[in-house]
Amino acid sequence: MDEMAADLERSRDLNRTIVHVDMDAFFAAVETRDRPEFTHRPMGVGSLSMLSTSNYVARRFGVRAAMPGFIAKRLCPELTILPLNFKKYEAVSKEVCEILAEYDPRFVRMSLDEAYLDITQHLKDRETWPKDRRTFASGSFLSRGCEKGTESAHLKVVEVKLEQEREGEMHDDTEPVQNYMKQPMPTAKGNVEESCMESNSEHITNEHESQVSLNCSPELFDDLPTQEESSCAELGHDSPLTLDCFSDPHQKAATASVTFGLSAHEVAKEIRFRIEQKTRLTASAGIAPNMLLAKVCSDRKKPNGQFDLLPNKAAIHQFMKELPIRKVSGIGKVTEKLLKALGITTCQDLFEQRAILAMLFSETSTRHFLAISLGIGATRLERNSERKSMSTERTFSEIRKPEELYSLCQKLCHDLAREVQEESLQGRTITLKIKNINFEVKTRAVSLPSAVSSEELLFAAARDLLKIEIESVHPQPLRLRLMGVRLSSFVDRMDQKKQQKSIDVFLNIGNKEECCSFLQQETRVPCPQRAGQTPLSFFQRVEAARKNEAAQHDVFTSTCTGQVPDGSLQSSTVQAKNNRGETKESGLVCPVCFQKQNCKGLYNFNMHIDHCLGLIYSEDVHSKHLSSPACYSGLINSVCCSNQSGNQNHILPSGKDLSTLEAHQEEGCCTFASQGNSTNKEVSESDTCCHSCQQTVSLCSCAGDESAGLLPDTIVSPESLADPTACEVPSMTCPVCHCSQLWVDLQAFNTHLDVCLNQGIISKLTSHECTDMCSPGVSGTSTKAGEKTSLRRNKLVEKPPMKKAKYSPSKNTIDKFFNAQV
DNA sequence: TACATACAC
DNA sequence: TATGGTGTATGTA
Repeated sequence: MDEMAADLERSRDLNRTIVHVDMDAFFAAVETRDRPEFTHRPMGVGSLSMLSTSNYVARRFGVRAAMPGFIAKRLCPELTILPLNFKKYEAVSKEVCEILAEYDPRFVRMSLDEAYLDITQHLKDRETWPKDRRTFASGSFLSRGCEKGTESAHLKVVEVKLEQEREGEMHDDTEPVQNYMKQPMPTAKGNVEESCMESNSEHITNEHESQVSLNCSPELFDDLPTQEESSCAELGHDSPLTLDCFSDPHQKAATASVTFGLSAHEVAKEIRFRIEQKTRLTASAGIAPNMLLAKVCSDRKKPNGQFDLLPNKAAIHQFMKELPIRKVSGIGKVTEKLLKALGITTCQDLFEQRAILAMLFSETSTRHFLAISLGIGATRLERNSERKSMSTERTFSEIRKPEELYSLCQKLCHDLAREVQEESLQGRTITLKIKNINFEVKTRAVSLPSAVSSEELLFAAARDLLKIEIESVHPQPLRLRLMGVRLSSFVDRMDQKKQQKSIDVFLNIGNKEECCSFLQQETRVPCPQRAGQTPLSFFQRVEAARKNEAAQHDVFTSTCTGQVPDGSLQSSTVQAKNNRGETKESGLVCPVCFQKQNCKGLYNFNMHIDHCLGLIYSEDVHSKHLSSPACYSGLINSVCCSNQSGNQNHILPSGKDLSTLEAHQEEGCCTFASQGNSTNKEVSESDTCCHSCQQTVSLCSCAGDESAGLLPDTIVSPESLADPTACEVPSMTCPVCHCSQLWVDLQAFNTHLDVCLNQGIISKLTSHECTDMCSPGVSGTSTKAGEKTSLRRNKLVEKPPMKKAKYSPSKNTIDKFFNAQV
């Protein structure tokens, strides 16, 4: 760890000056600006379901961002909740960005209300600037004058009233009163100048506050004002207003202007001043040699303040010494709690406990923690890299009817497809996210052989994933309160070009083929119904056709469970065929040439497809795109992607395998597809076991994909497999306390485990119990509101599955830890 | 690659 | 009555 620390130290760069600008209570401030009646009244922005933010009055009642509005109302019955108006916030944000760009054209906007700037170059340039270039008219709005000056008797009355109302009701750990007073208070222009004049004493207060901060960390401030800046300093470090109106009260503010100095501190003040002049909103700023520190600093004097940290090691170490780890961006409540259990609450603790960190966390996390403890962060502002995923999700009141769930899923795919296509994106991985009525969140994903963007193909994949989930709880309904669809694994533009090129090659090679003429025709003349949409790629067409066939023959999916509604995917394929004047009333249609085939059996049909592909496709492309196990494993529950002997890359599963399955199912087994794959690993890779009859049925390897099938909520023990009606586990041993009980169902077992584990993750680490907890081979968890964990249900194991704690280290790590202790 | 978790805003 | 939506990073198997 010391070597790592030394390594980090060597990488420390103190030569950059980073500013983090953060608008104060942004949404609420914008609303207050436009509706001054909320200046002194508790107000939140959002809905009864969720608040995005609240003003500082409401915060004194404990009303916070990310709090359900109805709970906020209980805390503060007088709270007014205003709806979000993103257009307005965007517009204001744009105004702010225009200012920021003048100081760093490559500034990074992190969200609507915060941004990082690297002003290193600006500071150099600024040295040669004439004074007038650093001088700005104050206009008619002077926030500091305003905000302090409008601290009227009325406001004080309101505040006292609020204070009295809250007294004794709750612990108020929010900003002190004077901070509440510092909230932006834009008001009508009429009283501005007057307020300004009245605000002199407040500036003295500001000066005092500023001096206090200097006294707190004197070594952190070496950019004390130059002689030129001294007039400004007289009014305090937090106040940039060297206004004529102060030197000559009779002039008032109409002609006021302010000149800023050369230092980073002055630049930040200037930025904040200009933001305020332009938007009538206040911002806070942090100045430091890296992004991590700048972010922490901007929070230190919030609202409407700034804090700068000297770019030297001693100052940074001093600064980090008392800094609570929770203040660092990236350390959330979970990490805070976990580290607290190790006795780590400050960044200094983090450094002192570095040896333990190395044992308990991955190298990535350890290095991250160590860097934090040293105050080392990124110094190069990277522009937002390319988007990696796009998603849409909705929360709703409970939905349990499958048809409604599918309908919603399609709607989400529709919305997502539209957004994806607007950005000309195509992705290969589709993730379904669901949250049940108990707030348990699950994600289920599948990667396709080629990138997609159409609603039809998104839905085809998402629908299959949803179907698995619905079937996993059957006959109980799947009761959801949230559903989302995400597309990721985007192919980059170069790859898209390559893909397009390969299709061109394909079209050229296949000109003589009827199928290719169709594809060409489709490429040149888009279907009117899809005008404006991205035409289907070749792979999309193949996929669409395959799905069509799958739906038609129903050999891939369950033969005994609920029906999957027809997707529009199918209709699009039909549409394509209709363009050719064909119908799909009978027979199998080749997904490559789209000709109806009268092959006997799937094997022969596959042979045709191989032949078709061989004609038009080079070996490497064929292999690359069609042999991936992911081709079908996730898309269709327990479906083969290639036979085990495996050299052929059939579009459809091996005829032999399917024949076996079909024959098996026709013989009376109806449960294969819905349940069989959950135990596939217990037979051979290429076989599966029918739950109903216990016969072994030959399958290909990916039938054993554990992600493909799920168990119902009730645990099914291996012993009970012989009796498909048996759904209870006779006895299981808790991996934590080793007690053995009759568990009624998985939920009861999980509840026990949670209780066991909640006695303290860390305490477990001091016991050899931990090695039991964390034994290898245990898989992930589901979540309940980010806290509770439960056993994974998608894998049947012979022994009771063992619970793994969040962040629990591997067995090797634990062994290392204990060895070190010894 | 699949999935869960943590985190930010 | 009622507890969001979007995106990224990371750990684990």
